[in-house]
Order: sequence, then structure tokens, then C-alpha cells
Amino acid sequence: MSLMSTEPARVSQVQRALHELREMVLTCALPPGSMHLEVELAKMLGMSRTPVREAAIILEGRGLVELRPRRGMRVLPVSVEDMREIYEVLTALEPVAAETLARRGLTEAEDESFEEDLQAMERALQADDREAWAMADEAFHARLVEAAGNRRATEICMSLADQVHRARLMTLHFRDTLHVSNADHRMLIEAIREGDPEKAYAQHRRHRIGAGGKITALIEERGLRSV
Amino acid sequence: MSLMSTEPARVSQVQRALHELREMVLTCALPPGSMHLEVELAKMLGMSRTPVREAAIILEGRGLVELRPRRGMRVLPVSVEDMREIYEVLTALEPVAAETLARRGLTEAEDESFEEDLQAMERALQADDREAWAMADEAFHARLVEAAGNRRATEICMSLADQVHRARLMTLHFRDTLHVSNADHRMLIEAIREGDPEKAYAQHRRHRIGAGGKITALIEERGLRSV
DNA sequence: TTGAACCCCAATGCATGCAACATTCTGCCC
DNA sequence: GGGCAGAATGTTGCATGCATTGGGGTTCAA
Repeated sequence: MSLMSTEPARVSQVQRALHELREMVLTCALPPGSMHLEVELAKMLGMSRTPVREAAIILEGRGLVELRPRRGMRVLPVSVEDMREIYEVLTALEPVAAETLARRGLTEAEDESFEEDLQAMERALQADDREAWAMADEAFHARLVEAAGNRRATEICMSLADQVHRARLMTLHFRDTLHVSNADHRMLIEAIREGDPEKAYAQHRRHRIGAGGKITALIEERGLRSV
Repeated sequence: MSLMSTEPARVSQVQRALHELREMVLTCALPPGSMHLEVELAKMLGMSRTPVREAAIILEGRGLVELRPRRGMRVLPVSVEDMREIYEVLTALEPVAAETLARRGLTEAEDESFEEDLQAMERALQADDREAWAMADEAFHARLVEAAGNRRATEICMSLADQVHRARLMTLHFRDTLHVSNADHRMLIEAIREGDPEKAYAQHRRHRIGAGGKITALIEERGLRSV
């Protein structure tokens, strides 16, 4: 890290604000439902209101916050209904990515990356390290849509993944079917490796419906109206 | 119009900039590929750089323009590859909306609105008024996803519709299967009225694949690398 | 105690200022 | 004549100023 400073890493204030604010939203450092004034955030980030404002606008576009005139930036809570919406879109999009990948096949590098994600999930589950499992799972899903090459679909899925991030973490410790997810993932990769688009599509669709339903149900039954 | 001025129509500069810029992009008043400096746009719109900048950031999020540091706002051209991406996403999402609608049924008002759109398209086709046809078609598709109630899916579809708007208009006069589209739309509404989700899904998916493929092929064969 | 109206003031929306940076042009040297 | 270096120019990125506005607190009446 110290020697690879070929890049001046010139990062704009807006980019920094974007990065930090997103992080704070995802980690609940800015809790869902909380409101934050521009000056407050600007002071927090050590910059003026302008870049904070621009970053907030971008985050609003990504569905993480809401800008209320004169009331500041509100971190959007995610309701059960929101989760249904999000998983409906993901369920429609991700299987198409799986299908595409199965059709065109994996490069060696991609195959290895997927294998690493799979093994990371399996290892994490054995060690009962659910945070690690969640990270690998997110990486896997992100890699899937990204590899399929539809940039618009990728951005949409990433944005939706961000939106459900908190809900996923929250339910993580109550989920008793992570091993099913792992098996699903492996079956998906097998289908892709076999070059069977229909199977990959169906398999991943089944997975998305199953896992999404599970999380949504958990949120619902625990009476968490929003996260 | 003159008597319904109960609303003071308080509109922020950002909203106005957003509206006007979008309009100019969709109508090619700002042609695809063209670059525009902040000051230029600000002068054009009669406001300062700030609201223009914020509107541009929002439009970038919607995939209509690209903000190049120090080079201004670039109106994004849409390549054939872009069209494939867009239609892939629309093909994944819209049929789900159709399915949802068939499952829950239409309200009377919705049914009437759809019927109006259908008739507008049929009338337009008979009168060979293709612009009118395109407008009704867009309205129909928008209404479809909107009525299904998934706000995220709706926003995504609207944004993608904006992105292909120019390409659709450009190919409009070469398309020889508008009557097929009309029939498709009517069959979809029939399926929804019958309350047959599978049929509605399949029907609309077929339509999207057909129409999307047609437009993309037209763009491609006419050697239009991008629009 | 509840509701409504009013007023105050903080936060925003927008304008503008300023310095940095990238691009481009110019001039010099080879 | 061509190429490179350095300066000039112009635009942005960000900071700040200022008038506006709407939220919320307070007061008064029912």
C-alpha cells in the first residue's frame, strides 16, 4: 500500500462525502429515520455545505435518503413493503444475469472469483461468522450481475442491495437457512459452469424468492415495521 | 387553466432546471453527444450555476447525461449496446408488473385509462399519426408499471423509457409492425381483465422482446451507431 | 386541555467569489 | 519543421453570503 502510491488518489470532496455518508447510512451511524442538517453533516465531514448537498442529492437518487426542504437529509427507513418492492426487482433482474452468464460461460478469473466467494461463505458458516458470510454473499451477488455485463442492471441491483443492507444485517442472526443459501449458490454456479441458461435462471430465481421471502418474513414477524 | 390557479405553483429553480433540461435532452434541443458548460446552461435558463449543477447531477443519476469534470455536461448518446441493456431490464421488469396487475385486477378508473390509451393508439395508427401513437404507447407502458404499485420498479422503468425515448422516435417512421404492438397491448389488457397472471406475464414479455428487438434491429441496420 | 393563529429564527435555496486545475496555445530550441 | 515546455485562459470545485421561508414554539381563546 505504501509503495503503490503511483496514483495521487485525488478525490473530490463530493466523492468523499458520498463515500462517508453512504458508509454512515449502511452502518446506522446515521440511523434510519434520523434527520441531518447540511451544516451538521458539513461540520462532521470537515467541508462546506456545497459538496455535502451534492452528495446528498446523489444518495437520494440511490434511494438511501430523502431530502426534505428545510428539514435536512432524512435517512430512509425500509419498511416491509419496501423490502417486497426491492426483492421483486432483484428477483426479476438477477436471474437474467445468471442466464446470461450461463449462456456465455465464465472466464477462468471469474470462475475462480466465484469459487472464492462460495468457499468464503462455506467457511464463514462453519465458523458461524455471520458477518463474514453476509459480506461474501453480497460480494457474490454483486459479482454475478456485474459479470453479466449489463451496466444498468448492475447499478440498479447495487443500489437495491444498499437499500436492504441494514435489513439483511438485522435479520442475519435469526436466519436458520444460511446453509440452504450456500447450497443454492453452489447449484447456481454449477448450472452456469454446465452452460445451462434455463437451469441457471430457474435456480437463481428460486433462490431469490426463497431468501427474499425469508428475510421479509423475519422482519415482519419480529414486528419490525421498518429498519 | 386560467381559473385553476389555486396553486401558487411554487417551483424551485432546481425543479425548473430539471424539467427544462430533461425536455431539451429528450427533444434533441441538446443533441446526443453534445457538451454544455454550466454557465451556458445557466444563462440559457436564466439562473445561476448552482441549481443547474444540481439538476445536472440528478439527470446524471437518471442516465441521461454525463458530468465530465471541467468539460461540462455531456448528453449521453445511446448505442445499440445501450439499447440491449435497457430492453433487457424492461423485459425483466414490465411483465412482472403485468402479472401483478392481472393478479389483483383493475379498478374501474384504471380500466378506463388503459382503454383510452389503447383507443388512442388505434386511432393514431389509423390516422397514421405516429407521434401520437408513440405518446400513447409511452403512456400505456408508464401506466402499466405505475398501476402495479412497485415504486422502485416504476422509477426504473420511467428512467429507462427516457433513455430510449430518442431512439424510439428516430425509428418510429420505419417501423412496420405498429399494428402488432397494438394487438399485443390489447391482448395484454384482456389477460389482465381475465385475471390471468401467467398469460399477462407471458404476453407482455413476448411483446417487450418483440418490440425491443425490432427497434434495436432498426437502429443497427440503419448503421446508426448511436442516437 | 386542546386548538389555532402568529411570530421568530434557523436552515435552506440560490447567487457569487475565488483558487486550482486542465487544456490549449505559444514560443523556443533542437 | 517538429516537438516540448511553460504560460495563459477558462471552467470547474468548493466556500461563503444573503434573502426567503416554513417549522415549531408560544400565546391566547374556547
